[in-house]
Amino acid sequence: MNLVCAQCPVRDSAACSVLEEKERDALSTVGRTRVLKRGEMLFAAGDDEAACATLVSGAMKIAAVDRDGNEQILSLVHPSGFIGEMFTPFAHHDVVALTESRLCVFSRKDMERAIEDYPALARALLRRSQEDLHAARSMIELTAHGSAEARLAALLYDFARAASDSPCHPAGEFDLPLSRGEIANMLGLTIETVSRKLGELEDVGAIRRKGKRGIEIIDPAHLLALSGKDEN
Amino acid sequence: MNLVCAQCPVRDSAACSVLEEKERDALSTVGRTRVLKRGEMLFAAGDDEAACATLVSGAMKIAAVDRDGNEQILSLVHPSGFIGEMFTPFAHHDVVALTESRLCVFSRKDMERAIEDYPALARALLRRSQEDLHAARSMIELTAHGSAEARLAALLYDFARAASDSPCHPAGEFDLPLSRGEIANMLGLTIETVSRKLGELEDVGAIRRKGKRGIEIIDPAHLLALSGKDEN
DNA sequence: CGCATCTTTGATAGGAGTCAATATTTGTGG
DNA sequence: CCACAAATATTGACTCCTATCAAAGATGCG
Repeated sequence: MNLVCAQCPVRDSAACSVLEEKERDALSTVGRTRVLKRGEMLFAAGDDEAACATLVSGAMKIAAVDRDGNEQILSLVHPSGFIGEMFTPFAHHDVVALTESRLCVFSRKDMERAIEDYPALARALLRRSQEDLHAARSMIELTAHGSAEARLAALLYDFARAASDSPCHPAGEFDLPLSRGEIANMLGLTIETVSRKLGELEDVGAIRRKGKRGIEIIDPAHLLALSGKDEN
Repeated sequence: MNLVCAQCPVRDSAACSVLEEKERDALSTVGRTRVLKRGEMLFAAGDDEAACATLVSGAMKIAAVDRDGNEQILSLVHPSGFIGEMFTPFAHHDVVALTESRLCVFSRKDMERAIEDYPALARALLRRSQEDLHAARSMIELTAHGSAEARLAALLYDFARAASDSPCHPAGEFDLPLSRGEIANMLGLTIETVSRKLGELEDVGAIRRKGKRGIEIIDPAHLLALSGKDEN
């Protein structure tokens, strides 16, 4: 087996995990790994040579840039996530590393060929795309109705789950992958409101702040209740 | 060729348009057409026998229901749009007809088989899914930052374009497919705010209201400017 | 150690929500 | 075809949440 793939941490969870070993080797020869430092851009809105990629480790954000130059975070990408618009002539969004990130990058052309050669890959990407769609709609649901407190509680709960090993139970403690400004941006709030509401969540005993980025979940049920969500 | 398909208005634009004639005929034998009246539900959140469908004519809404029973419209579906979560055990959202709608419905099992048998279909659905994802993210961008006025202007502009024959120019006049309550719900506003802002858009000379549902676009550029968007 | 960046905290104001009343449209049955 | 009831939409007064403006504390990096 290809060396890179052999020790890939997402080899069993990424889209390419549905391929036969031979197929994956073939695909890996046209892909290349790339490492981005925090803040570095994989590609920008408007790029016409934007590629596709699977995130191997780290975290990325997908953000739109409006005509005033303000960015709006649309989605976070976690390891094994797939990035890339395969059917548009150019990228609509910026894709930026939140932490040092390792990616497996493919040109759009190679990716197009791959999904024709390997139908299972197309189906895997379809599944992933529908999951992303569901996540985006959950975000809509959250931001449409929902106070600042509810949005923040939901985001914290999501992060806690993402940080946990067990799939459904939230981690007891984790580091925020985003700055206050990024959190505010993602939730459609201001930095000040995020800061205040974090303080209130701490006062109420739902969380405890550990330094600037550290969060300890004291009362997950309370957090979930505040978020206004049932489960997912 | 199959009779139903032969006179299908979306036969050249729906996902199944990528199939060979023979393949499409085969698929059409396992699908069935269904007609829903305004307000009727295709399936509901939680249904485990939820199916997949292509919208042939009419308009549908996809809506989440929170634990208080309030609905949140997440997306509208227009003719040739595809509906259905193929990889989840049960439906997450309600799917309801906004106007009398005709659909081509497939059981999930048949659909799963179809995307295995016809790789081109899987690719077509992938493309559609990515388009839906992009639409959902545009919605996020709109609702996150953006005043009530901007959201409403953007929605009206979108509707005007959807109502137009030519792909890019907005229609000069059209009927709103949604009630005030549905518009409010979709934009994360209240009925009263929608009503007021519609009045202001009229005062400003951007639109003219014709009865409850009719809208005439007086000044498309102004509307676009208020929406805070560049183009799409 | 000092500067730059990020975060917290405070005071104020504005936009949208809420509550309430009125007007309009729609649909149904007489 | 009209009349009445129910649903939908508009308008007004008031309140509350969050944005904005401003300043002071942390935190981190060179």
